[in-house]
Amino acid sequence: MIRISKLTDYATVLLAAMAREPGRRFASAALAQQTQIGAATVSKLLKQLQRAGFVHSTRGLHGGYQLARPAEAISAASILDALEGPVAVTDCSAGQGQCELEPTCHVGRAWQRVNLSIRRSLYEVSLAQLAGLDGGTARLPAMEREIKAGLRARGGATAS
Amino acid sequence: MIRISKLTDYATVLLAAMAREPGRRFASAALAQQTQIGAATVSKLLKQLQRAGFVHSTRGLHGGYQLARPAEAISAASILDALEGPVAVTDCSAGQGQCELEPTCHVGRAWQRVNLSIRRSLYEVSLAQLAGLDGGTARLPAMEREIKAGLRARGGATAS
DNA sequence: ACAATCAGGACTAAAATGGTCCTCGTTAGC
DNA sequence: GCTAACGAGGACCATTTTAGTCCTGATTGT
Ligand code: FES
Ligand code: FES
Repeated sequence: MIRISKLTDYATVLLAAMAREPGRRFASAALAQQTQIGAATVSKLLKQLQRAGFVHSTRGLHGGYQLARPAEAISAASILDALEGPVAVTDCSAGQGQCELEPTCHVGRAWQRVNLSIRRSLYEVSLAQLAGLDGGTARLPAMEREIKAGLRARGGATAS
Repeated sequence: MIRISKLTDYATVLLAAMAREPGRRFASAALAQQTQIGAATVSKLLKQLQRAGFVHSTRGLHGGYQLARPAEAISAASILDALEGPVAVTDCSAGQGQCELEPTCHVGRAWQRVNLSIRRSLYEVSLAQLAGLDGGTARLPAMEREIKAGLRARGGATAS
């Protein structure tokens, strides 16, 4: 239901933790303890993050990971891309030609629009924001609160 | 990877097909043929859509389904909600209290913002748009083309 | 009566997800 | 040079989700 995987969420938690003390080197185990995520899982994730270029790793004794770039320069979208592949709301919306229903189906275009819109939202969120480092807990703009209200009312599905 | 399920996609295809001839009554099998989706699957989906109140059904001989509301009054978000439950980017973002990492994890808030943003995009797309009924294939605004360019460039993951 | 058509599930196969574990290479300290 | 602390890279498994089929009713026009 339009959600990112738990693993990816964990990855952001890890990155956020590192972002809070930039420059410091974190051992995988230490991060695991700090975040309360399973050690094996943390290790696996950090390895992925290393390959994706988000963190630098140092091997050997006293090794560990540290952020490769400032937290402001890492967008949520890039994390998502690295860990789950490019965002695609529908399998057709990734590129054209995959879906054999294309002639019949006029829906694809619209989904691509939605897709881009989502991507934009994701691009606009930096790791610094995820970590709550810029301006603390930002207030929701009025526009968003409106949507939130609509969410509670739930006009769509419950109307008969 | 941030995607809606294929079933939900099919549901929109079905609804879009019905939206193109409002008032007409469609038999499940007919829609299946028209959309090239498996008949059993179509049937299952239409039943769900009926329960959710998007279509009216008529039983018996010459029965079938028809849109319960004008296509403009059905948002993509409501369809998603009905078929997959409320949109929640992370499992924590649905409501608070689920995640035991909450004290340690400062990421939740930010994801909720993203979540709302995505919801908004979804609310703004009507079934009429999905069906390509209002203004044909809308041109992408400049802003979105920019993002699209960013997508191709892929700064995030590949930077080392 | 009967055929077409929806209603509601049960069921299954396949895939994605979440998570663990093992083996190896690297490096600092002794 | 040995050893212990670390990351690299996978293989592996359990569970859940997803996608799809099928069966058994209940309705209703002809
Ligand atoms: S379902 Fe594939 S293009 Fe619409
Ligand atoms: S992972 Fe659950 S609140 Fe952040």
